[in-house]
Amino acid sequence: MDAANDTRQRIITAAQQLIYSRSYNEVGVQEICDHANVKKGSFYHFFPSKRDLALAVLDQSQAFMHETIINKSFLDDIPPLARIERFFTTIYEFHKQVKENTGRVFGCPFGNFGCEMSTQDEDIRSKVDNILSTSEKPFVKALTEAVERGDLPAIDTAATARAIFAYVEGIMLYAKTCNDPELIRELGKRALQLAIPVNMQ
Amino acid sequence: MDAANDTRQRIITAAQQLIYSRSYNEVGVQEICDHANVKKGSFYHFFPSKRDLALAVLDQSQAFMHETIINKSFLDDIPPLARIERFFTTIYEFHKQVKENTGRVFGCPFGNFGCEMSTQDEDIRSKVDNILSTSEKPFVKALTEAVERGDLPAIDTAATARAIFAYVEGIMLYAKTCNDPELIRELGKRALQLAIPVNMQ
DNA sequence: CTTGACATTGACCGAACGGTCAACTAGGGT
DNA sequence: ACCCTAGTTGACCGTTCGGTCAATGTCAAG
Repeated sequence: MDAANDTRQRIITAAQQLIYSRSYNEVGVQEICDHANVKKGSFYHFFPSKRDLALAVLDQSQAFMHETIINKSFLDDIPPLARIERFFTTIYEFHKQVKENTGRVFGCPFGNFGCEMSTQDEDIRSKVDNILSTSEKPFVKALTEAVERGDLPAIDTAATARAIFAYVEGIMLYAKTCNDPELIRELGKRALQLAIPVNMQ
Repeated sequence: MDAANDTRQRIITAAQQLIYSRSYNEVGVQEICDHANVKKGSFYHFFPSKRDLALAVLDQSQAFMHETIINKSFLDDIPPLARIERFFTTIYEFHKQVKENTGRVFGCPFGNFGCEMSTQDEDIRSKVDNILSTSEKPFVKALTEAVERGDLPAIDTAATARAIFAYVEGIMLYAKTCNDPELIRELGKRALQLAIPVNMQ
């Protein structure tokens, strides 16, 4: 990695941390540059605007999430439904650790961005939208496999995956607002109930 | 309502609309004052700071939500579980209407505040936390009634209500990020599955 | 008619915002 | 030795930020 890429990378990483721990509008370009040890003039050599940085941050956060959480949770060493349960265990442990280190639960970086920016910046909105859709895919795969194995009856796996991931976002929002990672564990237990076909009323 | 209360009220209402449609940090005191036809000096006669206004806005939003959505949804003219379904119908129709008028889904005002501010302002965080807890109560009541009627087996109604309301928040976040109110209807259908006792694996 | 409490106004504050730019540096290719 | 490109720097832009304040207006109670 040459110096240029390193500078760019430092900016993205600093922004990722700062924006995640506060919010997009609470963090200024100057503060990001300070944390990255970069002068503001240099920042605008790599990014035409702050919002373009935001898009790059979203890309990096998505890559991070897939590498550290999704890929590991959805390894096929255990049955498909157990992988979904492992997903909740993984994010619980992640946020529990963060809370121990920082005293805070920061929620989901994509949910945070979506909440704050969806009505204000169409590019960011559609990027978050896209990340959410992509994140549903391993759930679709696990659910489809579960149906094939007979662990689940025939269901609409795409709609079910979306329901489960929406529930994930709600759990993360709750955990952030209550500043309590235990909610992830407690509420996560019920996620698979969203995969049961409706039979009430 | 005398002139003073009217001014204060106009500020709160203007702030409520502006912050809900954008975000707390995207809306300045000056813009709020312009919309309320109030001079900034007057603003600081009624509110010691912008964040105190935010707390007042949250109060007003909570009152609005209870009057227009929760109270009407949870009228006991229909069975308790049907009331929960009616809650989803009500918020679906509300946001569908807003989308028709404005082109946007704005999500849940409390979820939005919680996402943006929880890690930055403890007073706002705990107020949103409190509003969420309060909002769970009609769900607890309906679920308890459903258990008494035999519509549901004996379950932990408090934990179930929290799961359902977390799911509500996730649905609203999804609907906002996808800018699509139909998600509220589609995903809402599954909410009551969170009330079924786990029996898998 | 006076007083005092509250409401309103507009000018003003320093700081921070996102963003621009010309000058300068460094290093590889010819 | 030359140039060209990319990267870096710090001064600077106009605007807006949240917030302050002294002066003025309003009006009902005494």
